[in-house]
Formats: sequence, C-alpha cells, structure tokens
Amino acid sequence: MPTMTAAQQRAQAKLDYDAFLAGCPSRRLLDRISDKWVALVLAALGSDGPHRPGADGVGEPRSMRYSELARRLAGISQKMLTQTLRSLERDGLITRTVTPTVPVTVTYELTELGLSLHDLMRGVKEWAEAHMDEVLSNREAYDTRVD
Amino acid sequence: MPTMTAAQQRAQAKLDYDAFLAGCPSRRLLDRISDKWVALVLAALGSDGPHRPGADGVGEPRSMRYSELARRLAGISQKMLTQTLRSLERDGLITRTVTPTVPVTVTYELTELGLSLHDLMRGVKEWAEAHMDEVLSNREAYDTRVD
DNA sequence: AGGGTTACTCTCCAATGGGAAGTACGCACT
DNA sequence: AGTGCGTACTTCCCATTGGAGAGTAACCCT
Repeated sequence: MPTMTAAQQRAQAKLDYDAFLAGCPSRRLLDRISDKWVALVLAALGSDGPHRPGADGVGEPRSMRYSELARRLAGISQKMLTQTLRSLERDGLITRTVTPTVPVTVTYELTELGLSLHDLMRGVKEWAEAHMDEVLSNREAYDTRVD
Repeated sequence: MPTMTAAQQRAQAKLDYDAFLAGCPSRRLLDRISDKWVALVLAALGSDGPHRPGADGVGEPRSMRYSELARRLAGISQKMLTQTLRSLERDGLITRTVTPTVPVTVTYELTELGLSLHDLMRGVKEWAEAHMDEVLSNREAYDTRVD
C-alpha cells in the first residue's frame, strides 16, 4: 500500500510532468504555435486574404513588408507584430530582409519550413470555416440552457 | 489624390479590419484554438499519452475524469482546467457528464465535432515532432549569430 | 465529530499584452 | 539649415490574464 495521499500523488505527478515537459519537443513547439498572432502572421504571409485574386489561398509564398503586415493584421499592436516576427525568424519559419532604399524597406517571407506549417494551418482554417456555424449554435444553446 | 496621411490610412484600415473581424468566423474560432490549454486538453481526451497501449494515438474517443485530466496535464492550474473545459463544452467540442456517486464523479469526452478537430491537431503535433530539431537548431544559430 | 475524497471556486499577485508616444535614419521641400 | 514626413521599430504605462494556493460543498467512513 502506497503511503501517499491524493495531494502527494498530484504533487508527484506534477514533478514527473515537469521533467517530461523539459524534454518534450512537441510541447514547446505547441507553445509557439498556439500563440494568438503566430497563426495570423503565418496566414498573412501564406498568401490568403481578400487582396489576393485567383486560387483560394494556394500560391507562391509571398513576401510582405512590415507596414503591409501591420495593415493586413490591423488588430495587432506594433509591439506584438515585431515580437512575433522576431520569434518566427529565430525559429527559421520566416526570413527578414532589409533593403536600404529611400525609407528603409523590410520584407518578410515564409521559409520552406514555415510554408509547410502554413499548409497545416490552412487545414485548421478550413475546419473553422466549415464548422463555425455549428459551434456558434452550440454556444447559443448552451447559453440559453443556463438561463 | 487622397487626402489621407499614412497614419490616417492605418486608422482607416484598422476600422475596416475590425468590421471584418466581427463577422469573420474563422478568426473567432482561431482565437479559441490558439489557446495554450485547448490543444492540450483536446490531445489528452483524444487518447494519446504514455498510458495508452496499442496504436499510436488512434482509438476510441476516451472519457476522462476531471482529476485524471488534472494529473495528465499537471502543468495546468485547476482554474484554467475548469475554464478550458467549460468553454469547450459550451462550443460543443466536449461533453460533461456528472454521476452522483459517493464523491461526485465528472467525466469529459470528445464529441464528434471535437474529435474531428482533434484529428487535425494530431497533424500539427506530428509536424512539431518531425520538425522540432530543425527549429531548435535554427534558434541556436540565430542566437549565436547575434553574439 | 473529524478526516478524507472529488470537483470545483475565490483571492491575491506576478507576468503578459495593448495603446500611445518616442526614436533613428534619411530624403525633400522651403 | 531646419522642419516635416515616412518606415520600422522601441519604450513606458496600465488593464487584463493566468498561476498558486487556500477555501467550499457534499457525502461517507471510522
């Protein structure tokens, strides 16, 4: 018979988990991906949005300027845009190119790695578009049920 | 010639975007999905983890108790676990079942909708596992480059 | 009556993110 | 020469968020 209370077991599980976490690659990468703005920046660079004519979200990886991204993702603060771009660059998902033009020009572009992640995210986006109505009606049902 | 400064244009773009945002289903759902704990709870309920023998992450949607989830995702606080479970229930991605046993038992299970999202997320998880080394070495290269 | 169990809820505090303003650089106009 | 404009940031301040830990309700067992 173990000499552990449930609380002690929970504390132990937490230690095990933390050790596990430190060595777990997918968890750390998941932290990167499940950032509110990462997916959005990826989507913007992966050539979707209303300004793109032609096929639905499939095309050449597009290079965009900082200001262009800021306009496209207008909800984002400049701080978070810069921060997100830096971390994506650090991880090798995008490239940052500085051109010393009249006012300096900085462009960002998906790398091959970034593009491969974007392709997956597109699947999630399509799921969202396909099932949003269902989710919304579930929400409404839940809220009125609790009345 | 427009009579707008760049700042004004940006403000205008922001208004346009906000209006767009309000009506955009995928954006709102993306906010739900790109929550640190949502993906983790989904993964836990979608029968992966070391305690599951047999096939790699593919199986019956598993029902788990609150305490079982808390143990599995030991990094999560009780507050966030409860909050995440509630929001997932509200959206119809999981079900919550209360059984009035001696100490009350509450079990959670993926719905069909939740399962379909989980299947997508598994793809992301696999991407993460496949490319984490690459990301890690990119990070290291970036950090030493800046020395 | 006191202790134990589950599934929360509440309270406090530290970290995170947004908004607005400021910075550096360089041309361009007066 | 000085003021202004434009890009691409950085800095400061403050509201919101999330974590840690204690508390709660219900019920059984000893």
